[in-house]
Amino acid sequence: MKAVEILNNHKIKRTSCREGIIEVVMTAKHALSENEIRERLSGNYDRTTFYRSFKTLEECKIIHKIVIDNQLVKYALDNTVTHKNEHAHFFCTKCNTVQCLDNVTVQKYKLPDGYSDFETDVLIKGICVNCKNQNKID
Amino acid sequence: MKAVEILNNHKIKRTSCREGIIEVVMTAKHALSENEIRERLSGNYDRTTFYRSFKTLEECKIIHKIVIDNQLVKYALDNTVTHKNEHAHFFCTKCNTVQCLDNVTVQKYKLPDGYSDFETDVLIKGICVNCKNQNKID
DNA sequence: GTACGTTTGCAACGTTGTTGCATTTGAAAT
DNA sequence: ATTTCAAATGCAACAACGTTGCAAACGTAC
Repeated sequence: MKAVEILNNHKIKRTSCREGIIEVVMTAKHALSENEIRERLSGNYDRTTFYRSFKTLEECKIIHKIVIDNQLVKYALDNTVTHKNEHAHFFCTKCNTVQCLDNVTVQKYKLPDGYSDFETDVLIKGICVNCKNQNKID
Repeated sequence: MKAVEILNNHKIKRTSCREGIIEVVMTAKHALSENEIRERLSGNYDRTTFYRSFKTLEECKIIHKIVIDNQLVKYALDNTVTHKNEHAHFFCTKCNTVQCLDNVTVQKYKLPDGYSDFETDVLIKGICVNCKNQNKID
């Protein structure tokens, strides 16, 4: 699937900013922050445009946002083919990367009487396999 | 347990700001934001002092921080007597309140090979029982 | 190519959180 | 009670993130 097709499928205008963001996020191994995405883009876009593009793409469910604690915001592709609808996120506190754990099923938590839920965010913090192996070398 | 005792137990100085924050958070039914805590305090403290107090109290594990998506930060008492170590949080998207779900056990998620974890944050978004009942009246 | 609505860039602004430094305060020793 | 000193506070300045209004530029359909 190409970025242009995705935009067309969602019936939103094909602009270079949106197209670029999708391409970067699509090829990324990890979720990327605003700045990480900007660095990988050829075009130079205003921060406002960036935020508005993220917002649009999120509303169309083309990408999704992951927030770690505070102030660390990452974006990943929201593809129901590769990602399950409800998946957990893994945050490596050593290399600061975020990954979608597609093979981890989020349990349905039992809520108090009368409570209803429509979304469960799970963020697991730890050390990823890359950082673990780096330790051995040091 | 009184706020002063808690401070003494953790061997940090008893200041009116810290004491006030603990008292407010201790008696609150929900987790409270910075502004909500300030409103309930008699003294008027500088924002810097506030942030530094939160930081200290968090480091001492007297309170803990819950972040929703972005920009919505709430604090709750970190009491191992009333709260389990790892508990889920419930965020009502209607009244914007956050509650610690002490009776909800967080499952141990199975991670990919080589990954290790030390913390799992679970945030369940939905409608709380109060807002559900309000709906019926409308 | 024209026309229209959407998107962009810019400027300004608001909120959140941090840092450095001088002043004040808490608590322990005298 | 007074002295003492590290710790906490208040203030000013700053940085990062995100939003809003508006004029200019752009995408798309005719």
